[in-house]
Amino acid sequence: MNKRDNILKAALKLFVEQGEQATSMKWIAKEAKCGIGTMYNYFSSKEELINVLYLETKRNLLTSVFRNHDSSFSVKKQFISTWLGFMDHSIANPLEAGFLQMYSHSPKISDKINEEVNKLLFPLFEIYEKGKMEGIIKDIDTLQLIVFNNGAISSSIGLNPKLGSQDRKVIVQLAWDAIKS
Amino acid sequence: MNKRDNILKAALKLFVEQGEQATSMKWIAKEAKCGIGTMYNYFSSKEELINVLYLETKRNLLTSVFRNHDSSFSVKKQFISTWLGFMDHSIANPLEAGFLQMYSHSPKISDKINEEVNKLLFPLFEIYEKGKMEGIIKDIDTLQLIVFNNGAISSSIGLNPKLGSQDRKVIVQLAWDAIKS
Amino acid sequence: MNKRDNILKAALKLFVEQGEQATSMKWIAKEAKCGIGTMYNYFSSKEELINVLYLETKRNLLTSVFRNHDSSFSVKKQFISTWLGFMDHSIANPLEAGFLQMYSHSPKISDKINEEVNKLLFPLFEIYEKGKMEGIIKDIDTLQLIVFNNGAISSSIGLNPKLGSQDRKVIVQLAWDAIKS
Amino acid sequence: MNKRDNILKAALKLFVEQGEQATSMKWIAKEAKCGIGTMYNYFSSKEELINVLYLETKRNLLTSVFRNHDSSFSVKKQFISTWLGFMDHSIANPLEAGFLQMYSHSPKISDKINEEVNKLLFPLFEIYEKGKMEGIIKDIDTLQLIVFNNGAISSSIGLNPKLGSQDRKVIVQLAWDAIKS
DNA sequence: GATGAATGAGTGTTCATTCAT
DNA sequence: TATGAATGAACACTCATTCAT
Repeated sequence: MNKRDNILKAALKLFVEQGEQATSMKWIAKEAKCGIGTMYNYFSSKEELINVLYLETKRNLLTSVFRNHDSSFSVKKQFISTWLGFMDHSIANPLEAGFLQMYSHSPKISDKINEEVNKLLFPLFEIYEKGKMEGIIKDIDTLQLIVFNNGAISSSIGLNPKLGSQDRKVIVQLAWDAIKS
Repeated sequence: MNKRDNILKAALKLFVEQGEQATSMKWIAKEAKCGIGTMYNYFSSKEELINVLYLETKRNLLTSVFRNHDSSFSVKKQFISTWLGFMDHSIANPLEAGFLQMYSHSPKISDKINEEVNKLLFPLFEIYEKGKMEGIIKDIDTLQLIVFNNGAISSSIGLNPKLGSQDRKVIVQLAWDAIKS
Repeated sequence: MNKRDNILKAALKLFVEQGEQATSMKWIAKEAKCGIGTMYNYFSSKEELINVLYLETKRNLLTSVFRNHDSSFSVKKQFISTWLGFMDHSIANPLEAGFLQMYSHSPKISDKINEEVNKLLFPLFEIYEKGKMEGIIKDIDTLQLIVFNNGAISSSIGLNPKLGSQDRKVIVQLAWDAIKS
Repeated sequence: MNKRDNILKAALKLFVEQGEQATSMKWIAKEAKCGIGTMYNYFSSKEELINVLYLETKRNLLTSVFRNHDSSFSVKKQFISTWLGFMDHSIANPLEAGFLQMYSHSPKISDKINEEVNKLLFPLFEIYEKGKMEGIIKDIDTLQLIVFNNGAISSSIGLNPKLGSQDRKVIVQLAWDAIKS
């Protein structure tokens, strides 16, 4: 099995379980069943490991969320489908979701990585913009709306990481009700 | 001025400005203008210092928010007034708000402290419960609604820590629209 | 007993016995009978420890050498007395002498420290300059003469760290014969 | 070109430029354009690499110095010719000279290697011994005289690694004046 | 022979905590 | 009560060496 992936998986698990600060490189190596030095063949520092893990995890999430994205659907349908996909992926991959929440505002994530991540959000912006143009979404700054929805939904998952399918729909409905005109 | 308060104030400032892990006890002592040993007369460890700071900061916030709480007002009025008060206090005290957000899900906050904090939220629960009984708030688990609203509003403040008075009203309105029947 | 001096003494001993590179801070602490952290209360890094040790050792040597310096004596007398004093001190303090030789051209010694050290050599320069003016010392760049003499004498001590009083006089005579007109 | 020589050349260059301890085996391999493992086919450890490099560099120097050695010449002529040759080679090959000076008293050079090196000095001993028998060199232990001269001359080169032809003659003259009867 | 990924002992340094004053 | 020098476990990271290919 791929050593690099082993390391990322081990780091993800330990960071979420105990916090990054409390997780030493030695411990990650042990969990990944490799030597300490091996980790430094793949990541030049702990900080880089965190950044790479963040970028790959986020990319993984968003790729999954937008896999079936079809901009020809109605705005509401796209909204529901996207956020449901977000919840589905987050709940199916609780470690990834927990890690992303922990680091979404961390100073440890470099500007460069944050830029990369923001690019991946483009399809989401399009949905909101289109909805605003059609007059079915409130005319408020798009980034603010997205942050509002994301904060609400992520917190809800954080509260109950095993939300059932019905609960997820209810929460996405709350999110929609908040921003619809 | 009170030495204990000096220490808490110094810790709050430094934790938010540079992160807790980057802030040594030595540095806090210097900022608080006292000896290192003195801090240990008031707090048995760095962890306790963090926990006490968290509890007192949260209590301070909620006391302020519920200062003018009057359960005879209409549910919507109470809702608006409470969350506006929450935003006002958070924006007027950015260090406190930043610290609370940083530690709201931290494994460093003990269960005991988290319980204490939850007790302080009782008046907020009452508002939602009353709203649900009156049929003007969706019939969804109260804690889930609160977490949904809190996540949304806190994220919004995090995005823009200098939201103007008008923006705050808009965001509280979003929150209300999300949960109203 | 003074802790700072203990540390310097321990470092001197171990550096000379095994080389600085092979001497870990842990080992120095053990030899100095203090904790590792204690060393960092007195010296901000291993490099600073080396530099301070170098400066203090060199100052100690030169202070001793020039203790009875009297510029009213004849140039030859001053020359002999100075270099004999140099040999006496070096042989009486072999660790110091060995350390100074090891680090006299090391890149680890900062320019600032080397400047300080050079200032201390002023009386020696004066002797050579006066000799050249009197025509009893060859008219060659003074620094070159000093380096020539110092290299010769230091190497001689290095070869035989227990040179007797008679041998020392012989070697200083060699040094004088080399540079006299 | 010979791989073994490549490695020795790379090591020499890097050791002198940045110090041996700052030069990793990985870096030497890169400079020598070979794999790390390859180096271990030729040298069993870093220490052996250093020792071999020291011996070969010294042998190279002394072979060059004694190339035109002719014991039928007068003692003084031999002395001058030998030490001038020493200076010429050192100045023409500053990396080699720098390396030899760095390691001439290093604990990293094994006794065995030092013995080998000393054997190579035999022709030099002969010159001094002959001079003493002829009464034109002071009657002092030969090794001491050689060490005295070598220390003086090596230090002089260290001070000014680009000494011109005239300066070299002057310095060798100093060396001769020191030891002549 | 040639390679370089893998290894982990060892490094310099930090910092929460203690305790003698 | 107030202090800060002393402590050493723990950290991120390096690098000489090995060995499977």
